[in-house]
Order: sequence, then C-alpha cells, then structure tokens
Amino acid sequence: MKSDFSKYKKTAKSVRKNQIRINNERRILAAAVKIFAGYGYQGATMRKIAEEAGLPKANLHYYFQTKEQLYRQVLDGIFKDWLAAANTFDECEEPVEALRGYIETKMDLSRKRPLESRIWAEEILRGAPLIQDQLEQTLAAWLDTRVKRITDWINKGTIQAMNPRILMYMIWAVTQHFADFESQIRALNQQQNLSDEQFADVKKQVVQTILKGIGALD
Amino acid sequence: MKSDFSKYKKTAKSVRKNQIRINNERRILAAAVKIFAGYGYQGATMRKIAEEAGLPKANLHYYFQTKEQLYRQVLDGIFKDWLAAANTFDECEEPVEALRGYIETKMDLSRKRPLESRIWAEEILRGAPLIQDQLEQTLAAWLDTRVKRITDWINKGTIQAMNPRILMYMIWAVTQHFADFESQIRALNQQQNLSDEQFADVKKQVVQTILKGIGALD
DNA sequence: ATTAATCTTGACCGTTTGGTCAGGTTTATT
DNA sequence: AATAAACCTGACCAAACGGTCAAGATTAAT
Repeated sequence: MKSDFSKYKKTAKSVRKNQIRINNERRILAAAVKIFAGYGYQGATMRKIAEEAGLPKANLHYYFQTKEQLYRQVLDGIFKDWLAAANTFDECEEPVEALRGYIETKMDLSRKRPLESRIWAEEILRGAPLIQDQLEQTLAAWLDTRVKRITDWINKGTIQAMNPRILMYMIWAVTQHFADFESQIRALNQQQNLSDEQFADVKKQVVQTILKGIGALD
Repeated sequence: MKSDFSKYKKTAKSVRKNQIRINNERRILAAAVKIFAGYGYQGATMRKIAEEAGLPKANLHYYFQTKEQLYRQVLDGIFKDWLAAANTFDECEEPVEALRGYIETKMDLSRKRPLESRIWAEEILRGAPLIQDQLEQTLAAWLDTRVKRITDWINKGTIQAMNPRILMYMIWAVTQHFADFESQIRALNQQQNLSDEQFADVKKQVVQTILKGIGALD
C-alpha cells in the first residue's frame, strides 16, 4: 500500500515535470532542429547541438541518453505538427474548399517551419529508418480515410475520375518542395528567397493548377 | 624543344586514359553513388565505398584525392544526365507535347536512377554547398530560355496566363517526388514499391493534371 | 632487357565522434 | 536544518573517421 502510494506520487511528478527540465529539454530540442536540418542526422554532432543550445555536451546526454533518442523526439514533434495541419483537410465539405484549405495550410506550415520540413524530407530520403512504423500505421490510416472522401466526391461527380492517392502524392510533392528545395529556388530567383508576395503567388497558382487539373474548377 | 615534345606526349596520354584507370574510376564512382545515396554525404564513409567497390581504401585515395572530390564527380555526372534529359523540353513545338515529353522523361529518369535523384535532393536540402554555382549559372540560364518559350505560348493563347517559373517548380517537385520519397510511398502502398503499371498510371495522371491545370487540355 | 611510370596496399596518424562518469552544486521534500 | 533527489560538467575513453606514406607489384615505353 505504501509502495503503491509512492508510485503514484512519482508518476504525478514525472507527468508535471520540473520547470528546469521543461526549459532545458525545449532548449535542446530547438537547437537540435537547427543542427539536424542544417547538417543531416550524420552530419549533426552532439557538440554542435550543445554549442547551439549554450550547454555543455554532457548535459545533453543527461536529458537525452543518445543522439538517436534526441533525433527521435525531434521527429515525433514534427509528425505531430504535420498531423495537426493535415486535419484542415476535413474542415470543409466541398472539394474546392477542402483541398484549397489543405494545400494552403501545408504550404504555410512548410514556409513557417522549413527546418522541420527538411528534417522530415531527409529522413524519408534515407529510407525512413526510424519512422517507418509511423508511416505504415498512422499516416497510412490518415491517407485511407481521405482517399475515401475523395472517392465520394468522384462518385458524386464533383470532380473527375482519377486515382485519389496519386492526387495526394502530387499535393505533398508540391507543398513541401518550396521548403525542401529552397536553396535551388533561391539560386533561380536572383539569389533571393521568395518574398511574401511571391510566395502568395505560388500558393495561388498551385491551388489553381491542381484544382483545375482535377476538374474541380471551370 | 625536347621538353616541349614530352609535355605534349604527357597531355595526350592523360586525355586517353589508361584502361585500368578508366575501369577503376568507374567502379569507384558506381560504389560512391550507392553509398552517398544510402547514407548522405556525411554518413557515407570512404571505408563503406571501398567495400562496395571491392578495393582497399587507400586505392580510392589514389584515384580521388579526397572524399569531397569524389562526391563532386558524382554530382557532376548527375547534373550532366539531368541536363541531357532536360533537353527533351525543346523537341516539340506545341505546349501539350513539349510538356508531356518533358514530364515523362524526367519521371522516367527519376525512376530508372533513383539513387542519383536522391543524392541531388540531399545536396539541395543541405543548401547546395557544392553546386550553388552550377545552379546559379547553368540551371538558371536553362530555366530562363524555357520560361521564354512558355511565355510565348501564353502570348499566343495556347495556354492560360500564369507564372512560368512556378509551373516549372511544380513540375520538378512532382517528377522528383516519386524517386526521392520512394520509402514514404512504399509505406503507403502495402509496403510495395510502385509496379510498372502503377508508375505508368502515375505518369499519366501527373501529365493530365498539370496540362489540364494550365488550360492546355479540354 | 631495362627503365620509367603507374598502380596497389597494409600500416599508420592526428582528429573527431558519441558516450561515460565521478564528484560537485542546486533544488525540492520532510 | 537535514536529507534526498535532481541537475551539472570537466575530464576522459574506445572507436571510427579522412587521409598519408613507403615500399612493393604491375604495366608501358624505350
């Protein structure tokens, strides 16, 4: 009984973590995002992350046992954000507004947090060694329900017949491209990143092209 | 006089390289493509490449002084292939056939050589540290002339008004996606890579969506 | 047949890597 | 005030890294 009590206390404590722990974990994770995005998993070193965070290297290992565990937590955070943004897909009933909202939200997320987008891209480029399970389960399930919605639209005749999966792949490809290939686009844009106005144009044209391309417009 | 003569001989010899050199360089480059694609620049090690090539590590440094030089030659080869494929853009006069040919050629190249596509993607993801010059010069010039062709089509009314640059970005995004994000697509396709039939469908739908999206069809 | 050039390679080197740990400091609990 | 728990960190370690080199083997040129 006594041991049960103390167990609950411990659990309660670890749920509401100490402020020190919260602060430092946040700090380290923010630094890790920067370094992993800039150098890739292998190119990132614990020393660089420690410098970026302004902490001694040994301190990182106090909060995150290994480099891989730190990386995993970074990936988990990215996946959560991605899923949250993905739910805008369901906010509207009609295909035009649902797809427009989804495309714009995804592009805004990529633009606002390009580092996270690049970490995700690199992980998949390397064969998704750490997130395969999440892809095969959570992401696959998410995709399945959206495929059904698109199929409904097709059956109702709101949009033309097509493979809904391929449509989603195309949307993902385009929406992430402007974050992931930022340096290529910059090189082709007079060495300037896309301005807010330019990015707004991109968003507009991407939405227009895809919606028209699937026969949802005109 | 005599020294001049020997100099010319040396030059001639280095132009038509020895067969041993040709073979080994090819072997090492092929191994390097595999390892760089699988692990990234930092994650790839000279030892892994040497094992893949079946040669002692010191031998790699005989043909390529440093890891970076080996990597540069890999990138050069990829860029050349990319440019060669890109020229299919000019083979047809009318937008429908020119764009269809270009999109299909690019997708076929990405499917046939996904490793190269991924190396390129990773280099750009990391900020294009080694190929920035090529992007800003060769690629920017290539894009400029194609933008002009598309602008002509727009002025003739063959396709609707739009920003040609954004169209090209979209095409690049989609055509590379299926090679670069192969592991994600596999996870969403019952853990199977796209079959030839599935890939043919993808190609067809991508072409259809983009062409229709810019008002070149229907 | 001899010489010169090219190729091959095991052993080695200084540096950097992820990770450990003992011992001290600070914070929380009683 | 005392004890315990959590936090901090300089110094250290084995392993792996890119790269070097001398000395021998092979090939090409004379």
